[in-house]
Amino acid sequence: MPATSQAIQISKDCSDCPIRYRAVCARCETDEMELLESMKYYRDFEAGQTIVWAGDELNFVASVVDGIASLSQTMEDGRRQMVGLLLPSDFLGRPGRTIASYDVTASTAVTLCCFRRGPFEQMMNTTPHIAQRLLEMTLDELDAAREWMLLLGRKTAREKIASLIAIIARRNAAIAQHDHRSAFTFELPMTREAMADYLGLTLETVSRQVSALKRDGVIELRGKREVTIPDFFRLMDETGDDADGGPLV
Amino acid sequence: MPATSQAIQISKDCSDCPIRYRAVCARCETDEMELLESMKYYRDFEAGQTIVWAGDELNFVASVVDGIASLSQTMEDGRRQMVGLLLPSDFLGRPGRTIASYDVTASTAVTLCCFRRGPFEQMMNTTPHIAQRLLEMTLDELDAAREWMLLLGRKTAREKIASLIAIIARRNAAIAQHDHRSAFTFELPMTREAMADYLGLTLETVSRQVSALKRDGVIELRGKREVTIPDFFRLMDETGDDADGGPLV
DNA sequence: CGCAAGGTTGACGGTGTTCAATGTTCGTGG
DNA sequence: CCACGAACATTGAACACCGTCAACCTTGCG
Repeated sequence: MPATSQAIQISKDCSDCPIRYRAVCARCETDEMELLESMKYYRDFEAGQTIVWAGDELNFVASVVDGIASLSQTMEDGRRQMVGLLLPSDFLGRPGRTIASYDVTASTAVTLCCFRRGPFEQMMNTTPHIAQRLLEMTLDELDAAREWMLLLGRKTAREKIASLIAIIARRNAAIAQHDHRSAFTFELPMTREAMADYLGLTLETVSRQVSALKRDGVIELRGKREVTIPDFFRLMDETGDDADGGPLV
Repeated sequence: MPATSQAIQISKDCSDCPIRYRAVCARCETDEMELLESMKYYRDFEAGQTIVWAGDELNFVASVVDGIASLSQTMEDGRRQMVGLLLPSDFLGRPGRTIASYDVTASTAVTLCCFRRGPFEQMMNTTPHIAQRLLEMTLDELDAAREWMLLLGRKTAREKIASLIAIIARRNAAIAQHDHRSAFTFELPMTREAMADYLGLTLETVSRQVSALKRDGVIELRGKREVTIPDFFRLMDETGDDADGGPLV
C-alpha cells in the first residue's frame, strides 16, 4: 500500500452531502442511506498526490466529494495519457476488481467518501438501487470517453484546447448557475502538463495554443490559471463541435 | 426509420446460441431465458449497411450474434472517428435512451438478436441478472475505450497499426484456440478507410504503415485483407505496449 | 537572495496529412 | 471472353502541424 496522508474526518451527515443526489447513493432510500452512512469513511488528498498506482491493490471504492482527480496510463517509455477525469459525485474503483488499472492522481485537493470493498459489494447485491445508479453512471462515463476519443483522434490542437476550456466552463456554470449570456470567469483546475496529458499534446503546444486563443480574444487570462470567457458562442465555434446542443445546458 | 433490409429468420433456440454465455443474457436462469426467447427477434444486415444513424430513434436493443459492427461519430466538416467496435456478444443500445448517439454500421455481415425497448427495460427492472451482466459488460467497454484513448493520444501511426492487428489477431486466436507459438493467419474484417477511422489516421497513412510492416517482415500479406503473423512477439514489440500481459491470452 | 516548479517563446525538423496519379480486384454487360 | 467501371488500395511529392530541444521568464517559498 502506498504511503498516503490520510485523515479520518469528523463523520458528516449524508443528508447534508453536496453530492447526495448525484453520486452512486443517489437513489437510495432512508434505510439504505443509514447503512451506507455507517460504512463510509472520508479520506483527504493534497493536490498532486497519488491516490493509487496502476497495479496496486485498491481495497476500497469511493465517491469524489470534493476536488478533481484524474485517471491516467503510462507507457514504458514515459508517454502518458489521461483517460478519465473524476469530478465531484464521480465514482472511483471497479466492483469486482481489486487491482487498480490506472494511476489515480489528485489534481486539486480531493476528499473521498470511501467504502471498503467487501461490504460495498455485498450491499450492491442486496440493494438494486446502488447497482442501478452505478450502471447509469458507467454508461455516462462511456459516453464521455467516446466523446474524448473523437477529440483525441480528430481534433486539432487549437480545437482540443477550446474543447477542454468549454468543458470546464460548462461544468462551472452548471454549478454556479451563471447567467448564460454574460462573460464569466473560473479557474483552470490543472497544470499545463496535466492539460497536455489529457489532450494528447505536449505542454509546449498547450502553452502556445492557450496563448493563441488569448491573442485572438477567444479567452482572457489573469495569471496562468484564471480564465474569462467573453463570448461563449465564440469559444464553441473554436471547439469544432456542432453549434447546437446549446452552451451551458 | 431508415430503410434497411431486414429478414426475420427462423426462430433459433437460445440454448444453441453461440453467445449464450457471453452476452447480456449470460447469467439468466432457465425461466428468464424462456421469457427472453419469447421476446427476441433476429435481424440481418449486409456488410457496409448502416444499422442506425446518430440522432435517429432506436426502438430496440440487441446483442451482436455474428459479424462486426462499428460505432462512429462524424464532425460537421466530415472528419470521422470510430468510437467502438461491436463484436459477437456485445450489446447495442443504451437502456433508457431512445435516440442513438452514434452511427452504427455493419463492417461485415451482421446478425442481431433484438429486443423491443419497452419489454426489455421492464425485464431489467424485475430480473437483476440482466442488469448485473450489463454493468459488467459496460465496465469492460469502458476499459477498452480507455485503452483506445491511449492509442489515439500517444501512439505513432506504426504502433497504432500494429496494435489494431494485434487486437484482431488476439480475438481470432481466442476463438480458434490456436497454438500460441505458430504463425497464424486471419482476415482483416475492415477496409483501410475503416481502419483509418478507428485509428485516427488517414487511409493513406494506414496503407503506408501496413506496407512498412510488411516490408519489415512483421506481417505477411496475401491480397489486401489476409494477414499472416510469423512472430507474435515481434508484432507485440511494435505496438508500444508492455511486453507482458502475454500474447493470445 | 536563490532556487525550484511551472510556464512561455523561438527555431527547427519529423511525422502524418493533403492532393494527385496509378494500380488492383471484381462484378457486369456487350 | 474480354472490356469497362466502381470500389478499394498503393505510392509519390509537397507541405503543415505539432513535437523536440533549448533558452528564458514568472512566481512563490525557504
